[in-house]
Amino acid sequence: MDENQIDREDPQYQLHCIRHSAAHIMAHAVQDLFPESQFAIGPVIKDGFYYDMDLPRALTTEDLEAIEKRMKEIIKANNPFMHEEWEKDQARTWFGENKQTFKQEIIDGIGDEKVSIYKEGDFTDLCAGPHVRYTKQCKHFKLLKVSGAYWRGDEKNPMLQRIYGTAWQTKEELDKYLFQLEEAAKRDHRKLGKELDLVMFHEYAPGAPFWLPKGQTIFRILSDKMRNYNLRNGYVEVGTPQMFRKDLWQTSGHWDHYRENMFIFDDEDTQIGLKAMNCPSHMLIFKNEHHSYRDLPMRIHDQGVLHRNEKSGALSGLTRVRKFCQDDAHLFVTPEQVEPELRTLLAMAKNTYEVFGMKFSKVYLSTRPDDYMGELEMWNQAEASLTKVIEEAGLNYQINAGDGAFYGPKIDFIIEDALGREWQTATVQLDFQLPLRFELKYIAQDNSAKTPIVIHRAIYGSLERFMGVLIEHYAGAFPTWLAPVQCHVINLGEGQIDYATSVHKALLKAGLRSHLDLRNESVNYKIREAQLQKIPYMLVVGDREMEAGTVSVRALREGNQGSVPIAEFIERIVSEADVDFADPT
RNA sequence: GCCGAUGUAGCUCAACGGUAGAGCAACGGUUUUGUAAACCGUAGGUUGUAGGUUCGAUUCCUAUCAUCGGCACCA
Repeated sequence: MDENQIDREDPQYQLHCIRHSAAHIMAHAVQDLFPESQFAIGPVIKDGFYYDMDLPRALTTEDLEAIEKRMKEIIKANNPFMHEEWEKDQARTWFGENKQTFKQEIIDGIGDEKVSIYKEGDFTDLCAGPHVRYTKQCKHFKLLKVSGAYWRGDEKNPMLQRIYGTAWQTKEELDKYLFQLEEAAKRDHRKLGKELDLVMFHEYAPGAPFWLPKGQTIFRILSDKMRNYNLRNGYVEVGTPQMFRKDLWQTSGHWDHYRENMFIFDDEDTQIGLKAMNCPSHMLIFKNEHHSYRDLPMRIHDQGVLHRNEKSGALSGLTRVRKFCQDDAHLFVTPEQVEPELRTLLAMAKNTYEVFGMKFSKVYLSTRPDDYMGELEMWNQAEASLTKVIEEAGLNYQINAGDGAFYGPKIDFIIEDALGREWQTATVQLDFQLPLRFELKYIAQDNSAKTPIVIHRAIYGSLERFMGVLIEHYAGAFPTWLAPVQCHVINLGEGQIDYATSVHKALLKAGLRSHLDLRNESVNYKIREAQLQKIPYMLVVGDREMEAGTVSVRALREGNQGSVPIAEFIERIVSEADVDFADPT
């Protein structure tokens, strides 16, 4: 960081210094408690910091407390942070004498003749800075968790222990952050999915959700909405096989590139792979008949079930599963059609997420990797097209240089879960390779056979993952159009059983998702349960309502709304549930 | 897959080297209720699974499965 250009008054800069310094203080405390520790790296991250280190034994929760305690002592001592410049050799020797082999490795990778050193008390670290002036400025911190992390992020390297912490300028900010963590945990889709009877898991099928009636209702609505959205925008829908002989996966390239993540089993004298993606099937469908340029773009939609053999440690609720469906589609296009199709796709994605009130936390444009396949010219043109449409769409994006698939560049849309973890949902990928591998052709205007370009795209992405982020987005309180149960009809007592039943039937007949609660319980009890289940509407019926042909409406958030005629309520809720994605212009 | 933690009734949790306990839910009864929990009672568990140590294991040890927090992976 250029010392002359930074604004030391900038709160972001100060926070950065506090967190970076807190990481040093933590390492200092660990050094005091475990003198034989070796330190690796300790950067600032979102909301805090971590430090990776090699310790004589695994840390426990008690250790974390002891480290925190020692940190407080260091902070109380108010040591200054001293900056020094050392010759590389000098630094190498010093860190060698102190058995800091990771630091030596880092020094070896530094190009300059001198290296930057920060000292705080008797803790000396190789570090570019910047830091606060005194340890007392790092008072408001908390250590959060310990985990394993590979040295230099490579699983071939030894695993170090990583301690995560958070640090803030004031106690209020720290408390607020910790409170937010607790609140976020309440929105966790794994907790809500269970509490609201949406989904269950069983150890007999790790990573494979069981959709319970309520969860399946939401799932079906999402699926239907997207199916209809696609169909009215020029797509066709197909259904494709669940498993294929290995020859198909060899042709598509998955046998070489993705086999590790597929479920494969023997069948007579060959092997069969459960499908992990739909693209190969769609290639076969395209190839099933001859195509003229007049047929293009051909847009094939498929919500088939996919299985991916994710590594055991990767599974996580609904957001990382082994069995899932995508709102998948493959577009077979001519080169001229790439841009307009991309433009339409971005509009469809935008219009879809708008309906849920969801925002992408990041949009990545992933460009040509080193081991790319195909012609450079095609790549350049594809990347230019993606850049053009992404900018036209006004999306705030970041370039992930070299992170594209080997077959083409892509745009990935990222949504954060309640705990701030990022998940890819929508994706748009250009593919020049699969059409070649499957020898796809269409007859161009000049009567020559040309290879189409394929666009892989999904808007929800995995419906399971989308459900997960959606549950957290709404904290389980789904809007009326998505709510698996839209209203509870609640009778006061035995006198209104028939009336309540007739109200419930009228609602069902109007296409609403109503639940009749005739249990011999108090109104308060039934209301409470409906509130906890986050049912949008509670319809209480007593003698007054029965005589007037009305229902007393209570809304989940707004509370008691007074009595309205049944027909009026139905009209209201039907119009409220009339929600759809806007078509691209 | 790697490092670490966790696993007790349907759910949320307690206990602990001496044959497991609560609240809610369930079931039975009383009550017939006006917008977030009526009252009484009953039943419910091979403490994830498999071994081992021990007179005795839910508790200690080992393995294994699942889940959780990270790392790595993520067409």
